[in-house]
Amino acid sequence: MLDKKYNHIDVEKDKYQEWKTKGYFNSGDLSKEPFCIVIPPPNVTGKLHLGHAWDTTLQDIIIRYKRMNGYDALWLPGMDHAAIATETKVVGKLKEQGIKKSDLTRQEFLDECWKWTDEYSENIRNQWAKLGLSVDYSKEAFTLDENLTKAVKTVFLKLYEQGLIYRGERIINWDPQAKTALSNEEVIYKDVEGAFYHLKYFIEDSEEFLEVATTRPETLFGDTAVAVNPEDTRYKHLIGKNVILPILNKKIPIIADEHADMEFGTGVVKITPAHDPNDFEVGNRHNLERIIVMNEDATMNEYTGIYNGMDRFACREKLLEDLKEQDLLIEIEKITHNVGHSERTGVMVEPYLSKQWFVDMKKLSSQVLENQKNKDTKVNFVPSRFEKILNHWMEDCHDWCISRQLYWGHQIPAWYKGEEIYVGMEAPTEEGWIQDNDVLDTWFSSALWPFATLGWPEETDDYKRYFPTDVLVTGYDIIFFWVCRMVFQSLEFTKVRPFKDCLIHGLIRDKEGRKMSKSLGNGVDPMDVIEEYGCDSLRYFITTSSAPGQDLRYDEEKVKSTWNFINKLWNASRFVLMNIEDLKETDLKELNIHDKWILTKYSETIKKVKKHMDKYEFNIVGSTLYDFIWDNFCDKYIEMSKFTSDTTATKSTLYVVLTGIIKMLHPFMPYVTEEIYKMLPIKEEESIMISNYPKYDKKLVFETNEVDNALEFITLFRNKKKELNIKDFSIISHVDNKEIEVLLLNMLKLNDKQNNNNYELTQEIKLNNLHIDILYNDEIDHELERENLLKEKEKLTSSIERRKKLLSNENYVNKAPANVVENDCIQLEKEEQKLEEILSKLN
RNA sequence: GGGCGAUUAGCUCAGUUGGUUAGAGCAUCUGCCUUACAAGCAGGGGGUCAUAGGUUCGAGUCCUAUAUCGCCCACCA
Repeated sequence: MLDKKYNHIDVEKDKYQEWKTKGYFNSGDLSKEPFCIVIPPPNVTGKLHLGHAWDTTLQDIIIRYKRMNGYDALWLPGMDHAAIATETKVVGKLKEQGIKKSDLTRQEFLDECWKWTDEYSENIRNQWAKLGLSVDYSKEAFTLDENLTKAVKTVFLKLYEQGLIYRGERIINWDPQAKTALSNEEVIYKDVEGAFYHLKYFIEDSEEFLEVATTRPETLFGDTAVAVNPEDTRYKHLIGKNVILPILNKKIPIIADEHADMEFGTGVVKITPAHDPNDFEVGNRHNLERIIVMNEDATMNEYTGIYNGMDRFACREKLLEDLKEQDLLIEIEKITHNVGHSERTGVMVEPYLSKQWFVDMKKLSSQVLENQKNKDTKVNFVPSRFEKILNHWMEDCHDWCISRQLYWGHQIPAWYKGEEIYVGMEAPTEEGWIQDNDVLDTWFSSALWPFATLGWPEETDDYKRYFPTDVLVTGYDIIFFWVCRMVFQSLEFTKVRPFKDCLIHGLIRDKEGRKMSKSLGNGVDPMDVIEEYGCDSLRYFITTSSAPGQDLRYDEEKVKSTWNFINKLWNASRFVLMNIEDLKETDLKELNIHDKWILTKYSETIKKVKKHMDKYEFNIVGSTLYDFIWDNFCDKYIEMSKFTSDTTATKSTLYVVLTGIIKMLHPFMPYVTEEIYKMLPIKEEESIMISNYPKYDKKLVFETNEVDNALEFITLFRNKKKELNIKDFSIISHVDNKEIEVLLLNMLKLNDKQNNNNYELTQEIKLNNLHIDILYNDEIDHELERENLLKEKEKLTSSIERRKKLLSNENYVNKAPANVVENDCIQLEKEEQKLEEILSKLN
C-alpha cells in the first residue's frame, strides 16, 4: 500500500542506478529507427546551475519520448574542456596554494588541469544522475579526447590548405590577466564611468595646438599620427604638417583620413595603430609605424620612458598629472562609455596588436546563409524567430581569432622553423621544427561536437547512423557562440546541417526577473531544489512553465505547486491500485457511461499531447495533462467510478487511463511514474522507461454529450442548493435516462432524498433534458433570490441580444465556420428557454 | 543606429492557422475532515488583454504608429 503522502526521497532512491545498470540508457538497437541528440557539453569548471537543469531536462524529455515511441534513441553526453574558463579556475586554485602558473612547466600545469577535470567531471556526472538524465554513458565524449583532437587537427589542416585559416598581425582583444587573445564574442561590453581627456598637441614651430580627445591617454606613446577629415575646413591647411607628441616630444604627422568624424569632438583624432582597430586600418592606409606600448600584462613597456613598468591605469594617472603640470591637459570631460571586458577574467580588455591565427569567415558564413534558404536542408529553429540571430551573425561577421595564449586546450598543429611554417596532423620529422605554443579557442573544438563525437573524420557506424543529429537544445544566449559555428563547420566538412531542429529556450531568472549571477548571490542550486521538492517537481516546473523561447522566473511557490500535483497523482494512483488489486486482464466490453466518458477524454488527451510533444510545446503538454489528470480524471471520473468500482469495466478503465497518464508524464517525471508503474498489477515491461507510449485508439472514443451534460447539471444543482441555503429537502427526479439518473443521484448524494413529500415549495432544476425538483420549506431569503434572478435575466438578455444580432448578420452566417454558427443557434435556443423560466419565476 | 522580446486577474504566466461571453497556478471569499488526497473537496469574486488608429462579419491574436520595461548586435577618438 502506498503512503498517504508522496515522498520524493523514497521514490527517487536507487532508480537511476537501476536504469543505468540495466542498460536502458544505451542506444544501438539496429532494428529501430535512429534518433540522436548530442548534449551541449557543460564546461568542466564547476557545478551545473538551473539553466543546465532546464536545458538537459528538455533533452531528456525528448529522448525518453522518442525511446517510448520505438526509436533507437541516442543521447550522447560529454563535457567541454573550456580552455580559458578552466585555465582561469586552475590558475586561481594554484594561486590559493601560493603557486604561480609560471612556476610550473607546461606539462605540470596540464597535469593540474587534468586533475581538476577529473574531479569536476565526476561532479557533473553525479548531477546528471540527480536530474535523472538518460544519457548513453557508453558514448560519453570530452573535447580533448583522441578522436576529437583528430577532428580538430583535420579541420585546422583542411581550412589552412584552402587558405581559410591564416596567421597574421591584427588588433585583437587582449586579456591582460589571462595574457591571451580573445575572440569578439568573448568580450562583454559594459557601461563604465570614464572620461574624455582633452589634450594639447602643439603644431610644429607654432604656438598653436590641436585639441585631441582620448579615453585612453596612456596609449599616446604609440601615436604615430593625428588625423583630421579631408573635408574639414578648420584643419585643411594643417594637413601634412607635424604635431609634437606630448611627453615624448616627438614629431608625428597630421594626416587626412575619413575616419576622423568632423561632427565628433574637435574633429581631431590621435592615431595609435598598435592599440586600436580603427587606427590600425588608418595606419595601413597611411603606412604608419605600429608601436606597441604595453607588455602582455598591460604594464607599460620600455617605449614609454619613465612610465616603463607601471600598470596601464597607474600610468594613466601619473601621465595626467604630468600633462597637467606641463599645461597640456585642457579638460577632463566625464562620460560613461562602453568598455570591453573579458568574459572569463572580468578585466578590461586591451585592444592590442598581436600575431594570431584567424579563420577567414567569408566563405564559411555565406555557405550557411545559402543553406538556410533551402527548407529541406536548413536548420529549423524553434521558435523560428531565432533563425534571425544565426543569419544576422553570418551576414556580418569578422574573421575569427582562434589562437589563445594558454596551455589548456588543443595545441595549434603548426610548427615553425625560422620563417617557415608547417601545418599538419603530426610534427614534421626533420629536426629543428618547433610547435606553436598556443592552443585553439575552445569553441573551435565544440564547433565540431555533433559530428566529431560520432567518430568523424572516420566514417564510423555511429557517424553513418546518427548523423546529422535530430535536434539540438540550447539557450538563445549561445546561438552565436556555438550554434553558428557548428552549422558552418558542419556544412563545410560533412556537407550537411549538424542537426535538423534547433530548440531554443530562454534564460532562467530569479523571482524578481533578474539574471541569476554569482555577484548578486541570487543563484539557486538545482540540487537544493531536488533535495526539498524532488527531481520530478523541478523537471516538470522548469519545462512546462513558460512558452518556448521565453525566459523563466524561478518561483519556489510554483515548484511547491508542482509537488502538490505529483501528490495528487500519487493519491489518485493509490485509489486506483486499491481498486484494481485483483485485476488480471483488462476488459473494456461492458463499459459504463462514465467509463466511456473518461476513455474519450483520455483519447483526446493522447492526441493533443502527442501533437504538442512533436512540436516541443511542453508548456501546452504540461497544462493539457494537468487539466486532464486533475479535473477530469481525479475530480470527475474517480468520483463517478466509486459507484461502479466493482465492475471489470471500471477497473479496466481505471487501469488503462492511469497507465496512460503515467506514461505520458514519464518523460517529465521519470521517478514517480516508474514507482507507480512498478505497482501496477499488469504491466507489459519491467520498467516504464522501456514501455510503449500511449496510442490514440478510435475504439475508445464515444459520444459523451450525456455525461458532459450531467456534469454540468451537477454543478448547477449544487449551486442552486447552495443558493437556496437549505439543509432539509427532498427531490423528485424527472430524468428519463436511467443510467444518467443513477449517476446524478449518486454524485449528488440524493439516494435517500426521494421519499419525503412534506414540503411547501418546489424549485425546478433543469438543464437541457435533465430535470430534478427540489422540495423544501420556505427558509430562503426571497429578496436575495429575486436579486439573483434579475442578475441572471440581465445576463441572458444581453447574451441573447448579442447572438441574435450576430445571426442576423448575413456576413457572419455565411463566412464563419458552420460549427460556430450552429453552436450559436443551439446556445441561443437554450438561453431563450432559460430566460423564459426565469421570467415565469419572477412573476 | 539596427534587431528581438514583453506589456493579459492582486502576483507569476498560458492563450495554436483571427471564431462563443479571455484561461491556469498562487493569493482571496463561502461551505465542507464526503474512508485516494485538508498540500484536499464543492462553489464564488476578480480582467475596458499598455495606448491610439486600421483591416475584417468578427481582433488578446493580423497591420501601422506611440509609450514603458528588458535583451542582443554595432558604434563610441
